[in-house]
Amino acid sequence: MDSAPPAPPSSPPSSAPSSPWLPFESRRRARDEKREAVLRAAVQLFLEQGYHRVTLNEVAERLNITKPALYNYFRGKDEILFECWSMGAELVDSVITEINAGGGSGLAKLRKLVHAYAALMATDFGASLVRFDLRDLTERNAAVARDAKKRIDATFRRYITGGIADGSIGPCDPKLAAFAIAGALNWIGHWYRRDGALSPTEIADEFTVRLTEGLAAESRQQMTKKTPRAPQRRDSGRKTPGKKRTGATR
Amino acid sequence: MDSAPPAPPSSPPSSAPSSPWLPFESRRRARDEKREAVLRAAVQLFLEQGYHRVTLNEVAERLNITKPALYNYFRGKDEILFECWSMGAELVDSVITEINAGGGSGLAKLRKLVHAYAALMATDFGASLVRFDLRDLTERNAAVARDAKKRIDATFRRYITGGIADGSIGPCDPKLAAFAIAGALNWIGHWYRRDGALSPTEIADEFTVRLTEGLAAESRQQMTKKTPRAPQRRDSGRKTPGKKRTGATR
DNA sequence: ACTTTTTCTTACCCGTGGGTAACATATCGG
DNA sequence: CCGATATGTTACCCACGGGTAAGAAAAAGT
Repeated sequence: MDSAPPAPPSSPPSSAPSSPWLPFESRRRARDEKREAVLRAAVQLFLEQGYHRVTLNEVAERLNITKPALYNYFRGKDEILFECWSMGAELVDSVITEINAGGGSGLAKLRKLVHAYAALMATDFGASLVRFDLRDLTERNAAVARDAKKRIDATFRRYITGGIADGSIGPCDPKLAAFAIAGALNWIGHWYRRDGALSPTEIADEFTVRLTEGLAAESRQQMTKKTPRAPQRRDSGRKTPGKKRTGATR
Repeated sequence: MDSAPPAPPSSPPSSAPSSPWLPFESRRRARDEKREAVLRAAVQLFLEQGYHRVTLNEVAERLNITKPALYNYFRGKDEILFECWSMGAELVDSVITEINAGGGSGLAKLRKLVHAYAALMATDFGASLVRFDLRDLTERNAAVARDAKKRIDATFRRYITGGIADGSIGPCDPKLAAFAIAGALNWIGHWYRRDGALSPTEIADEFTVRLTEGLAAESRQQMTKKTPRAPQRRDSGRKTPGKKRTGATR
């Protein structure tokens, strides 16, 4: 989209015959693009057929290259899996960051989170958060993933406890409420089909209502059509948001 | 668990010299018991480590036998997986049958189902319903499993539409409501730990409230402590209820 | 044009683990 | 005590797929 062209400082008028201006940045850029192409192909195959049934040959084939070429970008199959997972985690993180930046009651924040999270589960990288088995990762990477999961869960609970505190949410056990909500959301990643009858927006809208209506303190107003101004992330196949790369470790 | 290694099954009184009283039945019985012992060992390992990381040698070893012995009871690894899954499916089926037999409003039935299903997700065979990948099965068996899943989902929806019809449940989209509820329940199978802080009963009780409070038509009474007289299934490690065996097909 | 570096291919290795064959041992029926 | 059946063992096969080595081929740098 935007992806500003390399923007070489004080660009020379190209007339110069031998002028390697942009290779520095451009080179790294091309590499990252290929790397991400691998991830997109991989996540799709992994979701379609399951990690263990996908061979690196298949992944490579889909990219019109051969297996060993993949090893220029990743150290092994499990690292590809981890990076796919990480992409999803980064999406969630950025959603949370955005919600935290904004204001609102605990209930309002929770609704935003539910809405955005539901929509995320309908994307490849989002679904990879719940469809991949962390036991396929190295212990090191699995630990990173567990940590991220814990942070997400903590956020759900934080919004709920916050909501109870500020009176927007009625009394309940935050732990179990968070489990229930997160469970319903995560499950989307298992049943959602691109070619199904339900659009991500429909799902997100309905779930926002359904999963929080029971919690609202008293106000029995069905906010049925008050889509809670969700950030409406446009993530369709876009590049990773400018965040520090996590980097698989092993 | 028990896994009594020597396990001399129902020793015959031996006093009578030639008295084959039970061989006919007893023989088949011993076989079925061993078969089920295999399933118990397998489901545990599969849940612990994941299907693909469990070798048949490990399963056999845990039973103090060797791999080829397993082939006396099952035709292959995938059939063991399917039978584990089937055990869970049978448990759900018997729950549903029982609820259908009883009366009550749509909401009441739904609550019973939620309660029993939640408790089921905290058992090995129950969790196998949502933790195993149907793509590991033969196409034939996968079809059977998909069918069973569809029936379960249909039951959730039926109770909800029934509840809307009889007025016990407020207007809502049964499809999405069922997805939300089933999702929250299924997720239990992913996070529940035997050694965790939450007991199956606690979870079942709380989820019964949490997942249905939003649906109740009007009665805004927080039934906070009115545990809805759930059938209190005692399924802890019991044998499969006497139901027709499904039998893996391939 | 030349070297150097990056990228990708062909050809191979080899551990793993599901499955099988052949043989041993109970167990049972008689 | 003797076949027949069921149950289990030891020893093996071999397809599969992740990973590597060695060297083209293509860019990049000079």
